[in-house]
Amino acid sequence: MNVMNASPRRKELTRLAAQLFVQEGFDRTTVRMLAQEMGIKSGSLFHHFKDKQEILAAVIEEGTQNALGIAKAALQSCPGSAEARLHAMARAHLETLFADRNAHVVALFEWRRLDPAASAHLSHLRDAYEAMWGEVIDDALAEGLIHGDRFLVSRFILGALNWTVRWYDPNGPRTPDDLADELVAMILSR
Amino acid sequence: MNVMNASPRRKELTRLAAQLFVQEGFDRTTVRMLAQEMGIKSGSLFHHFKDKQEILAAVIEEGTQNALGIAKAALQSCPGSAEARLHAMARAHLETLFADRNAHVVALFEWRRLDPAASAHLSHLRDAYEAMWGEVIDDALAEGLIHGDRFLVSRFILGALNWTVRWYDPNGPRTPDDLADELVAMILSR
DNA sequence: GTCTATAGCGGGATAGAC
DNA sequence: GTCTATCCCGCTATAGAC
Repeated sequence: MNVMNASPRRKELTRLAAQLFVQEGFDRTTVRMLAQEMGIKSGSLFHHFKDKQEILAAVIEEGTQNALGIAKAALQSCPGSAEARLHAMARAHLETLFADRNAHVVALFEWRRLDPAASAHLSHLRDAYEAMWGEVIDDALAEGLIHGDRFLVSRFILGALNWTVRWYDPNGPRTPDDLADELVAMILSR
Repeated sequence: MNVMNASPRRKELTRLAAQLFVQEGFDRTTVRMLAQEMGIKSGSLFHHFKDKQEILAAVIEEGTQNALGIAKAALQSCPGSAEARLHAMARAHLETLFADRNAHVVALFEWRRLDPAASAHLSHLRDAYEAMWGEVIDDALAEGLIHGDRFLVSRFILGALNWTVRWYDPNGPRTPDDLADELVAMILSR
């Protein structure tokens, strides 16, 4: 069962689960579908995960951790300008949604399906990610690049980014980076 | 069964269904839960609706129609200024999400659960609503109030508004109108 | 670590009386 | 228009062999 481990096998299964959860939604994804995608029978799944909930928790943990890691990397390889950091965060966010793919989408859209215990256990991760955004936005406000309420600006920006999952076509003419840049341009004071 | 009717009874049941769909999500809402909320037994439900899908379609149709109606009313009782119309649309949108309540939220968040036939039948309604937004945004762009790509600006604004469902607390200090005004302020060119 | 087999439950939907 | 009763199905999860 390996409750708290991160064996390569479990990692791989988590990746496949994320894909199905995005396509079908958590509730409509059955353990039989998951097993088939993984090339095993449904009974075997429960050797790796205690129950379906634990699969969701694993996906969401990975998705949030990825987002955190990619955002940190983006900020480090980034000049000091607050405007550049804003761009970097927006690009990183969309990168986790459309390139790294799936797990972060599940974290954002299926969070409510977590049971209270898992939600409590993972909320510090989500909070850490949002805190990074908070800092970047604070700096941008302080420099007068954008204006408005710290909290609301954060929510609106993340909302605009998250909702791209519902309409953006990665095979269309625009890249995720185009989207990120356009969003930042839209809110910059001129 | 009354497939295409809008009897007061059916209207009332649709309203109750919308509430449960928002609280639990469509997939996790059972016909037994719906029936209990309506004060009848689950078997009786199918006298009013052919199946569970039809309940969803009824909720989404009502939610989109409401949004359309409220937005139209907001624009009509509104001076010609593009900025005022932008405010009016944002306020109207949040009003349907948090005051009128529930049905429009379902339309936005459970659209993918519609079967293809229902989706095709209802998409013209959604398109009409989005077209209203498109016009108001075109005017704002033409007047130089905001800047950016017509399509992307629309998507970003609606995304920011829609995502409020996930974090906004109507019992907190801010009113929906506060949110609408802050969002518009955030994107206005200064 | 995977299999087969199946328990046990709860879901959507139907039939026919009232 | 609502009830009771129930069918049938598919779901999650378990048990034990290999």
